[in-house]
Formats: sequence, structure tokens, C-alpha cells
Amino acid sequence: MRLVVAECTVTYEGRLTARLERARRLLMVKADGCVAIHADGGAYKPLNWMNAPNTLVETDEGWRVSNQKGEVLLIEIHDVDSDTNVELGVDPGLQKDGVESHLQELLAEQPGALETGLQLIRREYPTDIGPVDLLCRDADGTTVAVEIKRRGEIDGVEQLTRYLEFLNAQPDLAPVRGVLAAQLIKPQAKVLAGTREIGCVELDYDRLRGLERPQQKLF
Amino acid sequence: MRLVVAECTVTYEGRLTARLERARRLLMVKADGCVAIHADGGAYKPLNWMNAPNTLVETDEGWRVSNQKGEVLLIEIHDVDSDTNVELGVDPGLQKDGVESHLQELLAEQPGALETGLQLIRREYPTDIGPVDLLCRDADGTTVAVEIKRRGEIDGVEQLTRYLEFLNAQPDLAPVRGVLAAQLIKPQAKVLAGTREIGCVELDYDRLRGLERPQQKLF
DNA sequence: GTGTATATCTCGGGG
DNA sequence: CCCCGAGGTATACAC
Repeated sequence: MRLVVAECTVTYEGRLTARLERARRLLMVKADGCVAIHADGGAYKPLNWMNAPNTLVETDEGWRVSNQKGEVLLIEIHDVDSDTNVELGVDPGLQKDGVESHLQELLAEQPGALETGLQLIRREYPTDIGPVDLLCRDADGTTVAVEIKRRGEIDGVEQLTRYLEFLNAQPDLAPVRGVLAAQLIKPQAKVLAGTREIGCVELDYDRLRGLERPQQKLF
Repeated sequence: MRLVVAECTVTYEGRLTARLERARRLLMVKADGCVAIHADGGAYKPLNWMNAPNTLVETDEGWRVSNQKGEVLLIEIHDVDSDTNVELGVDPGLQKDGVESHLQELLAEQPGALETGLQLIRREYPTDIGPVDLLCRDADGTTVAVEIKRRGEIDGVEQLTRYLEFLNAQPDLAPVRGVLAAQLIKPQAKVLAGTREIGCVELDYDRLRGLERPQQKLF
């Protein structure tokens, strides 16, 4: 990783046009080739950047970074304060837990946690307009489409509504009802779901994890 | 801005649980207090971070960064390679052009560019479910709700559909029809718009800018 | 590659 | 403060 502290003026032309007036900033070039221009604030996001893959051309005046899509980042460098290289090596990477995919795994194993008697037909059930998180059959034999979110909001209800329209157009599945499952469902989403006769289930993530490994509960 | 290169092991507990195994990384602390942990790849995004405002406590073992929401970033520091401070000062900031707000300004001034005879009633017309970009009246006196996007996709059609449902429930406005305006409208969005009788208009941004300042065209 | 959905999204505006 | 919508969103994943 190369770190340069310099007085610079920057222009970006691409998906929009943007300009940074002259100031002292940190330029970061990572091993993958991406370039980021950081100021001393504004959270972790750089003021301006160019992702890899790109081409960096260095001249006396500064850097010209461009890519195949026609985007150009011009960094005019007036004065260099420092220019250092840091060897970091390959990173083992971030391990995450608690995201939607894990919720989906847990519920695929335990559909009964959503509703007594619910049984899984298929996870990621494919349709022409995208995959349905879980397709299930309830105790009465009715098909149920389940949409899983970390937070249940209006767009989740919209998404499930599109799936239900599509699934109900298939005579072998119809009638299909919908259930929105999330750790937290916002009031607006509950209201919208109610007007469309979509069920709402709020989940306890830690409890689901416990259900997944019941033997752990015995000790 | 403080830049530390160090061998570290990191855990984050908050909106999710995440862990970074031991490796050499760049730790960045900006003047606003935000902390970012960068590897030598993965675009400009850090592997892990904590935004301001937060509290950083430094001990012999490493850093403990926490905030009021109960999120905690623990950085165990095994070995410090370098630890430097860089003075950058306040940044004049990024100036942008070409985004949706500018399209909205241009169309608010030139509703006729969308459709002959169209007149603006109000920009950012407020409803209980969010503001309608442009509310207009057409040559026949019918109310028209306009949703403006840089790129017209399915979610833009959904958003406009919600507004139309809401507006058509108001007797003083109904009937209201919808128009989706964007620089580029994707085929799927056009199809969905068609099934809901929503109009689609593709815009030429440069031409709109020209219309805004017609005197520039004379020279 | 396109299409679809997610994200510790981030960021800003308005009530 | 939350809610809502935009983003050069970026990123992953399926088709």
C-alpha cells in the first residue's frame, strides 16, 4: 500500500462531474490498484476514488487514473509532504455473523419457528422476477412464500407482493399467501403488509440459534 | 489524521458480530474521531470501522472503540510498525454536478420538456408516504405525478405506484396518472410501468441544460 | 454480462 | 430523533 500526503487539486469525470479544490490530503493506493483520496473527516469514505481495475499514469503534474468505462480521476499534485510504501501482505478477511443469509439458513432448518406445522418446500425458490427466500406449505396444505429480512421495511413488503402476484398466477401453486419475517418489523411495513394480507413474524435471532443446536441447551 | 501500521486482531460487536484474524493492517484515525482498519485491497472500503462519535481507549493490549449505541470495536495490537500523525487541515469539500437533484431542478423549470403543455403544481409535493418529485397538470387539466431518477429501474416504478395509490385516494386530486422520467430506463422497468399505465420519458441531460440557458445556444 | 437483493450500507434532508 | 430517499452506491450471487 502506498500512502502519499500532498497538496492536491482533483477532478473526477464519469458517472458525475466532481471537483476538489486545492488542499492537503492523503492519497491511498492499495495493492489491488484502487485509489482513494482522504480528508481528515467525513467518516471512512474517501472524498473521491477510483476502484480497480484502472490505469494510473504518473507525470510531473500529478496522477491520471482512468478505467475502461471512460471514467477519469485527475489528481494535480502541487506539493508532496510524504510518500511511503507499506507492506501488508494478503489479509485473511472479515468473518461475519448475524446477517440475513444466516437467518435464512436457520429458518430453512426450522420453518416451524415461523408458524406451527410449516414445512419447507424449497429455499431460494426461483421465479422469473427473482428468488423467493423460502417456499413452504402450511398445516392446511396451503403454499406460503416467506421473505426474510434483518429489518422489515416497506421495500420488503413490495418485494414479497411482487412474488405473490407471480406465484398466484401459477395454477399449480395458487393460492399462495405471504409471510414477512425479520428481527424487527417497522410499523409502516406492518401497516402495508396488513392491507395486503401478508403476515408478519418478528424473530429472536439468539433463540433461533439455540433451537438450531438443541443439544447445547441440555448442558 | 493518525496512521498506524500494526499487526492486529479485531472484533466488532454491534449491528453484527465480525472478526479479523491476526494480520498486518493500516489503522486510520481521522480528526473527527472515526476509526478505520484497512487491508491492502477490497476497494476503498475498510475491513472494519467505527464512525464518530465514539470513545477510543488505548491500553497496552490495543484499542477499545465504543459508541453510545453499544457497538464495540476491539483492536488487539500485537506489534506496531509505524505510528504517525499527519496534519491535513479542514477540507473545502467535494463539489458535485449531474445528480438527480439537478435533473429535478431542470425539469421543475421546464416541465414542458417531459410532455407538451405540462405545468408544474409543486416540486417535492408532500404526502404521508414521502414527497412526490413533481406534481403537475397536463394540457387536459389532469394531475400528473412525476418520479425522477438518474436510472429508471423497477424500484422507481414501485415508488411511483405507491404515490399514485395514495394520490388517487384523495378526491380533490384524482384521477392522477404517473410519469417516470430518467436519463435511461431499463427494459424491465418499462414493462412494469406499462402494466400499470405509467408513462416513461427518457431525458437528455445535456439538452435539458441547454434548454435552461437558451442564450448559450445562440453563440 | 445482466438482473436482483443486500449492506455495520453512508449520507443528507425534512418533519 | 426517526423516516425517507439517493448513491460515482459497492458487493455478492444466480441465471
